[in-house]
Amino acid sequence: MARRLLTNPRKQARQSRSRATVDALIEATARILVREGFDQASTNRIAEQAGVSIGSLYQYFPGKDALVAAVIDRHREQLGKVVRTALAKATGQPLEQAVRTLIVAAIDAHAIDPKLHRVLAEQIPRTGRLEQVETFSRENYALFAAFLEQHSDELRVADLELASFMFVTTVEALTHSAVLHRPAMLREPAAMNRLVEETTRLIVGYLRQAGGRRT
Amino acid sequence: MARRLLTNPRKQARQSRSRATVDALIEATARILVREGFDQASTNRIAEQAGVSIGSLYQYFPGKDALVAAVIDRHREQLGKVVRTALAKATGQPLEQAVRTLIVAAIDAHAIDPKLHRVLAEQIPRTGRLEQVETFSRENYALFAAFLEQHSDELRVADLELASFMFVTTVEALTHSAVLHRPAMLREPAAMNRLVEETTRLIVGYLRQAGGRRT
DNA sequence: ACACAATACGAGCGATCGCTCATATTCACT
DNA sequence: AGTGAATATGAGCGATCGCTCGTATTGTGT
Repeated sequence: MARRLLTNPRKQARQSRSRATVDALIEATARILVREGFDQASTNRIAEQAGVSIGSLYQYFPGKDALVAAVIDRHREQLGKVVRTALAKATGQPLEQAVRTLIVAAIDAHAIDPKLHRVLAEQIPRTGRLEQVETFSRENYALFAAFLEQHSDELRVADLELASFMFVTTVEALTHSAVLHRPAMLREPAAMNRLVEETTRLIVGYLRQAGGRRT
Repeated sequence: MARRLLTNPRKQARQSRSRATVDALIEATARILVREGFDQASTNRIAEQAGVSIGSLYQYFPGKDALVAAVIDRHREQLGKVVRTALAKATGQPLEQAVRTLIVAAIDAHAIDPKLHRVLAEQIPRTGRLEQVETFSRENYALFAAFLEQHSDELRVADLELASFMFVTTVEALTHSAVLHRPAMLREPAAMNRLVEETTRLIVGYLRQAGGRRT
């Protein structure tokens, strides 16, 4: 018996009253995820926390996964905005500065709501929302590949797709890890600056010589 | 009411008969985690899959978390062995070759049981075993810092601890991501080799100029 | 052969889960 | 003011959960 994996809203909220209900449910889900973890987030618990009856919850969401998916979407929209803004800013900047811009943006994005980000990063794979997140990643790769292409004369990169993979994966991991496991690093401006500079050097050094090694 | 988080065995298995029971339970847990995911892994389900009564399960494990923790330990021991072997081999090798050795080892380690690794990577934070995993990481940092120190004359690294963080985090992320999200890449020797070479260049390039930029 | 320890068993408890549905309330529109 | 649609309610169902405990079986030491 396959588990139900519906993540789409059950019906649309038309009146402002019901939109408030939906918002309260999503907000409650996020709060419980952060404060008590995925396991404690039962539908009954979420409804209670939202000050909404369990019946109303099921009017708009087919189940727990849909609630979590909604939280993910909301969070990802914020991340996407930061990334897109940074990419716009980076366009036209010289390579090194552009890379630095993107790295700072990555840190900012992770710092939006670190606790929620952590829980989501851990739980996303279990919500059936995984494919969409990977789609999100693919889009990121495409965007970054386009960005790299602007500087292709400086790079002469052999495999642009691979370079994008290296770029995105590395920056994501470093910022993610720093934000989640080294919070002290980001509170101290000097340490944070060192992280940014080291990461920039790592990436720029790689990009500058990438593909340029033909015996 | 705080959730129980005991992860230590309840009592020691003394006879070979009971050791077999314990092994069967751990093995069954791993299998269910891989095949059906964390949620489906109830204690009843695990006991059934192991061909052991639920009562026996609770003779040796205080709960589901302890089973998962045991699986984690077993898996981590295998990873640790690969890493230590690689570090021994890398010691004495010239820098670039040593880095390559470590990167290949990282890929090998992730390839031991990718599906299990994936599930564990997703579920570890929720078992109360998190601290131990982070301890494991710290140990890794220390080992790699020691490794880097051997080549310190080549690197003149300013902050060895930071360099280790960059090293470990980057290599882990790239190999992890490649194994889990780009399995095709590793099945084709040419693509895999390119990944290894690119990553090696990324790291060596970073290390060689690390800290060497004093205006 | 006997006794006791170690191990294995599984019915079934109380709690909680996801979720439904019959009913009550509020809103939009005339 | 009246009416139908939209929204909100929560008791409670069947299923499953983690887990206990009284009992049966097997192993060890003498």
